[in-house]
Amino acid sequence: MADKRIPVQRRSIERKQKILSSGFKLFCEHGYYKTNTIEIAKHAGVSTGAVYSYFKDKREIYIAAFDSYLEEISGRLFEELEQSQTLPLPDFVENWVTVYLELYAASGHALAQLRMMILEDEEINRHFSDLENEYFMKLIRLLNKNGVERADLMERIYTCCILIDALRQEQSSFSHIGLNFLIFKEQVTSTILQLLSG
Amino acid sequence: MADKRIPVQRRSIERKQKILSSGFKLFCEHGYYKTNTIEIAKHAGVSTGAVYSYFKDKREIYIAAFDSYLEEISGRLFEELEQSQTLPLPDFVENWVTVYLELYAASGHALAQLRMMILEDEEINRHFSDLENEYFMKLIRLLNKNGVERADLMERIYTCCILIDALRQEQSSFSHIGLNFLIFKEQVTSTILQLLSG
Amino acid sequence: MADKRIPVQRRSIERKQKILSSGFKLFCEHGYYKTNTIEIAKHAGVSTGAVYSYFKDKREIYIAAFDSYLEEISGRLFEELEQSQTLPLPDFVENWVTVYLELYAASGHALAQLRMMILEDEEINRHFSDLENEYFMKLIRLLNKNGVERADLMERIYTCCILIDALRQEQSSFSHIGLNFLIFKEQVTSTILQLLSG
Amino acid sequence: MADKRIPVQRRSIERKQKILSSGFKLFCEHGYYKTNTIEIAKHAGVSTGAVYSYFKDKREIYIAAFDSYLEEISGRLFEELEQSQTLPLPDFVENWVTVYLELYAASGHALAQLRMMILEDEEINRHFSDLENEYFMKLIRLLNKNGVERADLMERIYTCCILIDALRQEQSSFSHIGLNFLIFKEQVTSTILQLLSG
DNA sequence: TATGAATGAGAGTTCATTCAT
DNA sequence: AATGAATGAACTCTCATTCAT
Repeated sequence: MADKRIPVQRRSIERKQKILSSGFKLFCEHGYYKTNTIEIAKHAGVSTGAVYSYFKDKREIYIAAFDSYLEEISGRLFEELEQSQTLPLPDFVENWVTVYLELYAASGHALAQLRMMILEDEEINRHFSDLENEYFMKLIRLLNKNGVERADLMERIYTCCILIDALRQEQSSFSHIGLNFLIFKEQVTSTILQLLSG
Repeated sequence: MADKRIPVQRRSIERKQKILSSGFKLFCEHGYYKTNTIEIAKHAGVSTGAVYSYFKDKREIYIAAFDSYLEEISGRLFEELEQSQTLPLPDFVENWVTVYLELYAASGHALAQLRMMILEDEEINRHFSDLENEYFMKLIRLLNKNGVERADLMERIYTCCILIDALRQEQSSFSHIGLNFLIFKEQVTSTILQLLSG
Repeated sequence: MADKRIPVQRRSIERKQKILSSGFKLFCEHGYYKTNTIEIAKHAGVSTGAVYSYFKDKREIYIAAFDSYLEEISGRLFEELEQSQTLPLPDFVENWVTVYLELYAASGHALAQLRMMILEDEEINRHFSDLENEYFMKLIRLLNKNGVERADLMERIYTCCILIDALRQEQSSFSHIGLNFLIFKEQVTSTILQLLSG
Repeated sequence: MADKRIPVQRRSIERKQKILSSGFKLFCEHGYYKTNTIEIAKHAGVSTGAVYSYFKDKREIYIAAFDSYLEEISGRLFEELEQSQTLPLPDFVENWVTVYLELYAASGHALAQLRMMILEDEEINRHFSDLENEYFMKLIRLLNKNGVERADLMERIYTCCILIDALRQEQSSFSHIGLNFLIFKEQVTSTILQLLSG
């Protein structure tokens, strides 16, 4: 019914940001279902009512929080990648892996959480599928400029992304016993290089 | 008297199995939080009380359901793999990918769900981390027998598993627009082959 | 999703009845919006959960409570009226008014509440409009048997019902200063008689 | 300074009026409980704070809105009736019914809502009972001047009012299936005539 | 031993009212 | 004086778990 307030004042914007970051933090730590709106409000230092004046419902907080986070991080990633797009491919890949690991290090459980929510919730699925597609497209354009052009590039890039994120998970949260991170990283890097140049 | 005990026990085991399979099915379809115990009981054709006489709580149903499922499927996987352990590596890998895709096809969202639950719940984490480790160890032993022996085998196998499961997800639930499954499969297979033989 | 439990045991039926009568009482006393489900549960001596195992939502309690009340009362009214359907019209009318006043005396605010809810809620409207129509039809059939047959009988009966219910309101809840009930009753009775025989 | 106060006051009066008319409109359309103060403020083009500087609480808006509406409408009704007070009774009654229907047509659910609120809220009850009494008294005085004088006039007038309002409800919101409005109107008019002259 | 009705804490959400700006 | 963002109690409804039968 009522259109949600568009924050025009600084305080408002800050509060909305605080709700988003609190939501993001708690969703990552405890998951969507174990985080309740009162907690989010408390953590953001606002009332429950305030939360609902900025967001339609809990799901909207979730979407906005992850959207904003991914926007931010992938924005920074592409900034870096664009600067190194003319490097020789091995250096470009090295850089890609390194920057990705740095930037997404803080994601913690965020991406795994998101993957799960995408499976459970149609609306969230639609929203983030589009976002992911954009992400792939940008990567393709970037690699094209670097001289990498193949019919099956989409599939190759997808494989690369899977591997890089496996690396990130290993680094941050999900470390497997008996798995040496540096060796793993070395393997991932060289596999990516082969995929893109082989 | 004594001869009646066995049928009762058998019935009991069957019921427990039915609860597990019902739970697994519903958890996969709707996720842990959107599946309630009454539904599980109804689907299994038992009373809610019965469910709680076999399992301490909902989480225990979840753990046991996934445990039993993974046990079953990975058992079958290794049966197949052991039969093809003497094949030339390219055929072995081909077989591995094919059988994995077949067996885990029915998992649907199950494994993604599980990954999420592992992040949210300490107890679930402990349980399935051990299971996964066992799984890797068996694969190592198998590949050793096939003649693949390297210092960094653990990491290589891990990468292979990541890629195969990405393939499975692509096949069952998570298809990305513009991604050709057959090309992707081809790439995964040859990447694995390179990782193991290169 | 889940179909609501159909009470098969006596205790269940009694509880459902208790919830209905508690709901009816509280809805009449304080109105729909000032009555909350916790109050209804408490008054019925059950938990909030129990209320929702018998009824889908608060509105369903409201509909069922009023439905059951009107069923009961109008059932009794028509029993009486059928017994006096062969009396001379003046006696029949006299009887109608008297019995109606007796039976609906306890309605208190019930009917006024209902009228309001009908205006606010589409579903409640549909439900009770049908019920009211049946009521009119029964009255028409009854008067037909008594020899009252006219083209505009529907309208006349409607007018009669309005007047009788005004009388009931005056008697029970809504007494106006300076209005003599007996005189008012006398007038209503003779007006009805004229409408039906004039 | 002093000459500015009057425009300010005028603006203030206009705003209060706007709040009242907005409140009335929304209360009629959605009912008291489904209308919120923010909506009223928005519709009136003022801030929520402003609403609370003119009225103590939501209930007071309700009372004032209906008070003002009824004042206005009944004022107009009596103006018309006074002009026709010397007509022969049949014409006077005809006029009464016609004018009432015209004037109160816009009430929609308003009066039914009000009746409900009177039952639920002691303060609203007190306020409008007095108003209604005044209304009856005026009608009595008017009919006295027309030559209608009887001991039981109060009761007769009350009956007339009930019938006329039933007619209005039928016309505006509450139409019953199978009920012909023109026939119903004819009956009401002639019944009123009989009540007042018979 | 098995049942499933019952529990009640806790979830998401709304909105009359206030008060810092 | 005027604003409208903020409050937080209160609402409806759910569901993991228990326990009388």
